[in-house]
Amino acid sequence: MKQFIEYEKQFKALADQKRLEIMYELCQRGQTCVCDLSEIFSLPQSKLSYHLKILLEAGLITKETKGKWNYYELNEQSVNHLLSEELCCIFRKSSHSCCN
Amino acid sequence: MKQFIEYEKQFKALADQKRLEIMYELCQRGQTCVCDLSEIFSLPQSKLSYHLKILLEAGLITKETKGKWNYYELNEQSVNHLLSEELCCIFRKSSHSCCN
DNA sequence: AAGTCACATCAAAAAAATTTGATAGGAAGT
DNA sequence: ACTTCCTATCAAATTTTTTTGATGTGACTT
Repeated sequence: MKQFIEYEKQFKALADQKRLEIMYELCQRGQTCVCDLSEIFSLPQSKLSYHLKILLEAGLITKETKGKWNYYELNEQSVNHLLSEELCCIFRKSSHSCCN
Repeated sequence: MKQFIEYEKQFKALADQKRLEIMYELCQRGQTCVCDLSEIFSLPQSKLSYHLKILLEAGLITKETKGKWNYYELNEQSVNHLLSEELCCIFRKSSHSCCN
């Protein structure tokens, strides 16, 4: 199954506590620049950058450059495609009732 | 976040093509014994056993021993808790409309 | 009770992912 | 043009995961 390769990549990206925490923060804060994430997690910069790249390449987040800053944001569409509504409070931005 | 540790484990279990294929087969066939899976995937026995263990420990499948045989089955509850309805055709057994 | 079958477990080797510290590049300020 | 800031990338070291082949275990058969 070809499609499993893509899912494998996405689940791999989610298969790490730090990256789950990053997803959570991005979900809570919306678009966030690397410098803020760096403060929140007090991770070495290259490490954070590495994890963001994994998430980005899995299509779970998006990146936007504004001047010197890079902003990352959840890719709602792919997250919602992948994860259950029950997880919406955590990684999904949505208006489902389970979030209230 | 403590709960992320559990999610990490589950996503880790899903983060492998072979294991996704196993999940898919279990979803299609319902309760299945290791010997059948072994034929289907033509994997070395110990390798299959290893992957089944990962899925089992993540709570994504369940195991039942009957005489000499071990049968594995999807754990619908945890799969449904984790994954979207859109994935139901693949890994979720459900009656959602998207499955038709 | 000896043999076989179905499967789990183990330890060592191999492969893949992560961490670390250093370097690099592009935008903005001086 | 030079410096600083923000972040990506790189290579080497470390850690984790996976593979492999061998061995162990419990249930059934003879």
